[in-house]
Amino acid sequence: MAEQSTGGESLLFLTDENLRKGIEAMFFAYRGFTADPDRILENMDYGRAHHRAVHFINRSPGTTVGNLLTILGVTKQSLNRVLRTLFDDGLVEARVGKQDKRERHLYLTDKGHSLERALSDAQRARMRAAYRAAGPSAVQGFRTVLEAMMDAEQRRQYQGPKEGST
Amino acid sequence: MAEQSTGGESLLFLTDENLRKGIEAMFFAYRGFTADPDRILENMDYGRAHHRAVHFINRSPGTTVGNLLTILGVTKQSLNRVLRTLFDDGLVEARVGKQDKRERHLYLTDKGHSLERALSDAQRARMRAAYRAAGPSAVQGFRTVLEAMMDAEQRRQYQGPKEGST
DNA sequence: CAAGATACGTCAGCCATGTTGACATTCCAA
DNA sequence: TTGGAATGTCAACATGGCTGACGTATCTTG
Repeated sequence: MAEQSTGGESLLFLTDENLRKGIEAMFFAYRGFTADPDRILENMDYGRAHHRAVHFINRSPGTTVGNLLTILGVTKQSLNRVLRTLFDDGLVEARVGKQDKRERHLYLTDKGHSLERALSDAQRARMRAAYRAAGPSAVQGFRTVLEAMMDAEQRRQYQGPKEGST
Repeated sequence: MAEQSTGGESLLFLTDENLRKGIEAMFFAYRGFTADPDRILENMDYGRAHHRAVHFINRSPGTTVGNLLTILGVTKQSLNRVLRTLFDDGLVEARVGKQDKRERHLYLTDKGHSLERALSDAQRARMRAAYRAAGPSAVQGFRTVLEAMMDAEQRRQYQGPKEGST
């Protein structure tokens, strides 16, 4: 992953000033990153928490409540509040596990898929524009730095459910 | 900025799968990004909002309340709650403007500087580790993509108080 | 089989941080 | 002198975190 080959080992990119810029870039970019889905959600009774739940259920259909808790890093009470509204509104469906009947496997309904689509279309549009403007090698660097910035556990979650998808 | 020179115009980096990975990378990385300062803050009576205020006052000493409102993108009521506790605890000082006496210019006190130091040391440490692991060209790409992901107004704020620092 | 552990749901309450709306003060500028 | 700008503040509310406590299936293990 790490492509440490500056040759002259110029570490100028590690100055406090550069780090500060990176920090602020994360702050402002994250705002942009969430702005479009937020705009969609604010008309409905949902928030960012619902977006996250829907996103990860879509990514890993049939995932359990416990898995989702691990990925999202919130308490079950907090997640439950969100899931309950998604059940009630018919966006998410919970099926009792076949092997372990204690588990609830979560799936998006058609209605859930259409919300997910709307949200991720908006978010992907911005991401795509940024990628296109920056170009492939910048995107590569972007991903590399972000991965290095995650906690180890988060990095594992990040690899996703399917592995060999290249 | 944009270094679109793939030659063969291979747009494979714009697949939905790649965009999804970028989206999740932002999500997980942002968690890591805020984790260390959050740990420091949770012992005190402060939260992320205080961190942001202190950060930007430190970056632009003497900035006004109005400036801060623009940068942070929250309501004055929300910001005021935060600023009041920072005043009361002697971390931030407000001086009445000399030219325009309606304005309050904000400065960190010594105590404020020491909190800012603690928070930004923690955050910079993670950023530095990520930068170092990723290498200079990845960092370049990281910054390029993040800048492209911001809203235009945010991008202006991001340039910071000093201009010619390249 | 009995007992403990696990997965999940839920009630109740607290906290941080965002929001609107309304109103007061001070001061600049036309 | 008057309108608007910059700021502070009170009140009320929403979202989405949190802890603690408790209940209920269900699985697992002695």
